Amino acid sequence: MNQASSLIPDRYEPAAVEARWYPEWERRGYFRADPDGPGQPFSIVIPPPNVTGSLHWGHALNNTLQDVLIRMKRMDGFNTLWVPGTDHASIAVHVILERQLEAEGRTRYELGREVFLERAWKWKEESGGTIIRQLKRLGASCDWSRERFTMDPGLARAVREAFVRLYDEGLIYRGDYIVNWCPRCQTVLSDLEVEREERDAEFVYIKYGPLTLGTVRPETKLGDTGLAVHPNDKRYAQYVGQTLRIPSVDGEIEIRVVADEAVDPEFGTGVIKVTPGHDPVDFEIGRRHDLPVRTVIGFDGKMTAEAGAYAGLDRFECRKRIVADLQALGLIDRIEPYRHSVGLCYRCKTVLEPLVSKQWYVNVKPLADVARAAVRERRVNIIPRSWSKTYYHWMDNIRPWCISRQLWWGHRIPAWYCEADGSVHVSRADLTACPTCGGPVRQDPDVLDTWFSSGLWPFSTLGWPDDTPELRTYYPTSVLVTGYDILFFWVARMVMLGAHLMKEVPFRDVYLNTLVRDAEGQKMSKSKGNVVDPLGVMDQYGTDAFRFTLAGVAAAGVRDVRISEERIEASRNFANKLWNASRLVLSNLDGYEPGRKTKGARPLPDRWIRSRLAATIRAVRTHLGRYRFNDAASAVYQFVWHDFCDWYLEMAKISLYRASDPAERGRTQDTLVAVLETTLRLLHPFMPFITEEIWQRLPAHGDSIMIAPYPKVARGQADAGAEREMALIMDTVTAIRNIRGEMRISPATTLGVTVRPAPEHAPVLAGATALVETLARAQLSLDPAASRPAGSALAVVGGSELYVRLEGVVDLTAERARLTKEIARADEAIRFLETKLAKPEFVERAPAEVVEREREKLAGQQEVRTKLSASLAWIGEGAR
RNA sequence: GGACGAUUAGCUCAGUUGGCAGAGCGCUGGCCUCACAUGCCAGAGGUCACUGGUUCAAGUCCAGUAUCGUCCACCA
Repeated sequence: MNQASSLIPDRYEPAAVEARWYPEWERRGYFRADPDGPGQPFSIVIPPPNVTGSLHWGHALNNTLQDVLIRMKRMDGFNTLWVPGTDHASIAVHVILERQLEAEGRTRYELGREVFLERAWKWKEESGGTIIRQLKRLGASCDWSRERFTMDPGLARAVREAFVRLYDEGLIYRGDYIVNWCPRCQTVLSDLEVEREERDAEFVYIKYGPLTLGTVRPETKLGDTGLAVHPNDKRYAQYVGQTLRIPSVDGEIEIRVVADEAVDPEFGTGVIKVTPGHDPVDFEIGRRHDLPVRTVIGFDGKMTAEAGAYAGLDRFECRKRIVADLQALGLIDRIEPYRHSVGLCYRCKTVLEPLVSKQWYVNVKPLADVARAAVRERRVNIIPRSWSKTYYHWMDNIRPWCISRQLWWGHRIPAWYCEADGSVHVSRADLTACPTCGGPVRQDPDVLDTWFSSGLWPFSTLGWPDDTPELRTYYPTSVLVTGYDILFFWVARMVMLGAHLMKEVPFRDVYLNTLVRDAEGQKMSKSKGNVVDPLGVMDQYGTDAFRFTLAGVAAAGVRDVRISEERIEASRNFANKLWNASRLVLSNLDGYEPGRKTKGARPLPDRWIRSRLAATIRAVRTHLGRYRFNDAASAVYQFVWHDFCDWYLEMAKISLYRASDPAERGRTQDTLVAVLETTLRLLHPFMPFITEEIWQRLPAHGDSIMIAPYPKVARGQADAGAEREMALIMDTVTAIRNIRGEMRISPATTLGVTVRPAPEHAPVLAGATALVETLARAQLSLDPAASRPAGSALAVVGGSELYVRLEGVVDLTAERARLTKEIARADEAIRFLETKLAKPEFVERAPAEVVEREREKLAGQQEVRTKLSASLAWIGEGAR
């Protein structure tokens, strides 16, 4: 073995390499953006991970894709910026901290707001730190000098600015409506934060005097302030407008019957009870018919004083009691099993209670119209496009956005209430006294929905509301890469707020990446316990292998992907393959002088591999431009493994080890270095660490591959002639190897092969005898007039025939079997092609080149068939 | 109730404008050939879920069916 290769380990060891390069890149300032720097801007803001622990595979995928794009663009000469940061995740952090407190036997109320917030900040520091470390470990080339957190002072200012502006424009208002209340979290939730789940329930038919109606929530009976039927329902027309006096669990009650379109006469009995205090539909009906709101369930999920004898009971306990009591009073008609969906808190899964309360809202309808148009007019491109329909549907059916939360961790609502005159003041600056009467003021205790601040992220991180160089250079950002699960939560809000407050959309492209599932197709989540720590995977297989795997599964248009360990192993092997190919190159560079002009025409293999490289570069660029990360990754993979390693390196060895002419060796070294160096640059965005490590070991490298140019195809590099000629050589080699394999001939045996070349093949084969001989382990003799020697196997490559001498090597039984199989295969192809070409419509209507191609194929197959069957007959005789 | 997605090799999945069905893993046979056994060479393996339609030509376009999945939705 060569000295150089013995110095480099034969297995790629990622740990040391990764630990060395990341800090070095950071130290040299490669990640840092300069708004005044040269090049077209290309910017990305990170979807800020929640500070709720550590990163999972979805984050790893999402950030790998962003890093691939940003590294590629940086190398390509763009003025790149990737803004990193984290999200305070108001309610999610509450849930975590409250669970911790619960374990200590305490509640947040016992702790008090101030102490709770201290804990929250401490949690944020820990979790945020973990996340940042993980991102760095992943190789993410973010500009850390611009790291942001959604509760940074600057972003807090942006939040206030946005709130005040929207309030002044009348788009933010306060009002009493029915809301989704989580009795555990003790806060309101927006409609989007309600998760639905099918549950089995009882559909209880209760007698209301002369009427009977079904309900799944008998406990809300206590809050009934009306009954409703459909206006066209003749069955009940006589009762509409009447006030009925009917027996109930709390004695005789009076209840008014109204007619409302919301009632479906086909469902149940066609009569519903109206409980405006505890049902969104009933709330609306109540408003239309002026029915009073009676709140019988409180914020704690227990029955209120209004519930009379039932006060203090848990709502579900109350349900059972009411049913029992109705039963006793003979007021239950019947009970049927029923399956329906209930609303759950998206964070803690508690069954929500619809309640009436005073909250802050954004009237998003006007913003939605603008946001809709932005996509419709392609100012924002959603990729894959099919998601735009979902986006439109949501925008079209949008309802007011409830933005207040009865939580402590988050942006406090910038509204102050005067205790003296009751006035409300929304302000950019903190208020200490009432601007109208000078009396004492009290700030609204609530905080904003987390998504309000993340909705401002693309411009708040760039300095808004100030007019900064960053905003001017990098806004709108180039692309947003995120999961489709937060299309409404986040993407839609950013488009609405960006278009409204900045008068310009926040990003040009939205690439919605797939969601990552485990090998069983389960969504990875902590509650399922199937979360595999990405750090462990990176430890085991290396970051580059992990990233390459992630990029490899990111196909456009795919919703979910499963990732298995085998896949990462394959990528690890790929990294190792590249490492060893480089070892081969590096250990054969003695006498090589970088930059020296090589003399003489480039040999075929060199022209071929450069042409293949050109095609690969073109493919990678095209695929990345369309966010087809998997296709880009696979193009490089195929090139490196199969073109470069399997074929080119094997051919290069011939001139490296046995060149008769030193210039020939120099030419090969030149191509080896050039192709490897370019390949490393091409691959760098996917596998940043290993490519840098190898690149640094190559002669005449620059400072860092990170800032080297991204490969472009040189003029004249694509060489169709070389590709065609090499295809012939490769087919010839494969044909001989095929016979060796089928005949079970040892690779150690050199085969004697006589070639009878087709006239057009003759010069190519004559010029590549040494190649074929080495690669196929054969001794070749070319003879245009050759006839089949006795005891030989036949292979047909295009119009050329190969006779492989088997005499004394094996008997011909295997050859007969092989030929029979080949003939059958040819027959099938011939039958298919003949049928096709026999159809006049095909010959007339199909493009000429398609028809011509099929004709040639048929002729070729027929020729092969003739030769094969002649050969079979010949063997039959020979064997006799 | 709507909308969207999936169904292709044993497994996991690509397949762009309709024009020669692919990859990785696994499997079979042979190889420790001086970069790599995390490897090399060769091979087997397909009714592209089903039914119908459009077309010279359909995995690809259209209609429908089945199964699985996701999202949205105020039928209590």
